Amino acid sequence: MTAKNESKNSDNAKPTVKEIPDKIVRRLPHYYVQLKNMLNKDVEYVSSEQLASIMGYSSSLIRRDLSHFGQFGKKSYGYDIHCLYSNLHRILGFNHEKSMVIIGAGFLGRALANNKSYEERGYLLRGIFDKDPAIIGLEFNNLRVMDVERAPEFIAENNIDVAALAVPALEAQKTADMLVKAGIKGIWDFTETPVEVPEDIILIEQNMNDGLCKISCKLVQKSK
Amino acid sequence: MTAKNESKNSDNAKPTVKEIPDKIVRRLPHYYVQLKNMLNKDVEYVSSEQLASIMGYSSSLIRRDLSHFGQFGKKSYGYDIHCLYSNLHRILGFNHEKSMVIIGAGFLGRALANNKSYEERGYLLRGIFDKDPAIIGLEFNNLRVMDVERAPEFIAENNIDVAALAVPALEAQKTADMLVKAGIKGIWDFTETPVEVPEDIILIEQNMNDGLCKISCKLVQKSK
DNA sequence: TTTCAATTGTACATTATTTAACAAAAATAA
DNA sequence: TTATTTTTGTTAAATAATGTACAATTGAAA
Repeated sequence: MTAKNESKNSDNAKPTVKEIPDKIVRRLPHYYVQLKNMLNKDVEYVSSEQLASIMGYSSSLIRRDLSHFGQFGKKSYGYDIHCLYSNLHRILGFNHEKSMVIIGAGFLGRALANNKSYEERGYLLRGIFDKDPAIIGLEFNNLRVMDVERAPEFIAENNIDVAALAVPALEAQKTADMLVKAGIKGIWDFTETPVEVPEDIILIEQNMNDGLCKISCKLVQKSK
Repeated sequence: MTAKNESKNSDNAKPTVKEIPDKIVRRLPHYYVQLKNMLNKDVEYVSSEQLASIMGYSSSLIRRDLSHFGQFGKKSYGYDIHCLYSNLHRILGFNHEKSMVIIGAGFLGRALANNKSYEERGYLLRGIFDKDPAIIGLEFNNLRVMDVERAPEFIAENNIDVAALAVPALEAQKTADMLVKAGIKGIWDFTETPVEVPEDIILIEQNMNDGLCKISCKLVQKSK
């Protein structure tokens, strides 16, 4: 019953703004990282063919992906690395400031708190919460862990955009409900259980066990 | 240059064993978890329609996915929950014992060490490694952190199947090379940088920043 | 200036994935 | 027993994603 990536777009006044296909969205960060690595090199342009050989996508897929957002390329030269990079920055929304909290300050929550990539991507880590009195008050990345009881108020008052959900599976749905009620816009879900949210909430499932399953499944296939 | 999911299968002597499409592999763990939740309830059968309404996939997709592996269903009843569950268990390879090590005992590595799902999925956590003398010797989940220098020997001698890679980005490629050389079969990669491995090595990218990017991108799209 | 080479952006073809539709089987009700 | 209902497994249709091919454009070389 979960809403898939529809939006019909017909009741939307704005003329274009065609929704970006999920498949493309998933590749954009890869282009972004690759371009970023190239920024420091002393080349100015890169062709789709060069990107292809580095990244393992076909050159035409790359051209097509990029053409989705306009015409960035320069014929017979390729793409201006700086230009493409900053466009991806914009398309990915990194120029918009977004606020985030982490719910659950176990090892995973702490690992998230130490993530160095937030700033570059426009995220501002505003708070960390836990329910365990032994953890509340500890400090990670200069943020003192707060009682999760205070989270709803904090989220609402500070207009927090995104919550990283790093609580035990049993708390997952309850906590997600709390977040939604508090007005969160997106949930970055690390729990290992399916979570339901209203369809206007952005839910990114970061379930790690899926990866574990995939490896297992592929190992078996290879051993056959 | 990375190998995508090809295998041609033509030079493979074995007759059938058609490779499972990636799209299906990704859904299998979801079926598995859902079925597992149903095991304890007092119903014996579940129809594709019921699964569909719970899981958000269409019923025909579910039937088709499952039919890929044979005919599990019972007409006019649906699927025997126990039977389907244990078949998924087998298809996902959970009945094969797999050994694993964790490379990097920062917060993320420690979170992985505490993962409770390994056993159920047939993984046996055999070792944790780090390069930091201040961390070597600490104990997580009853395993003492070893010096990463000892990893190659340990992996080769114990015939380790899978390594969870939880080291800083700068160490990623070097560590992956070491793992491959030591004879690892699969890498569960949590680093935030692209890693290259020979195409016969199973590489599962668990890059978390991709999720962060996706949320950002979708937030922007919605705000338009 | 003209030709040649490089490389984009896009139309068309192909392949992959999903949905829709339904015949066949099995249970239940009449 | 016969009709009705349910629900699978599968075929065909629809949709989506990717690859191929190439005209158009631009820069560089002749």
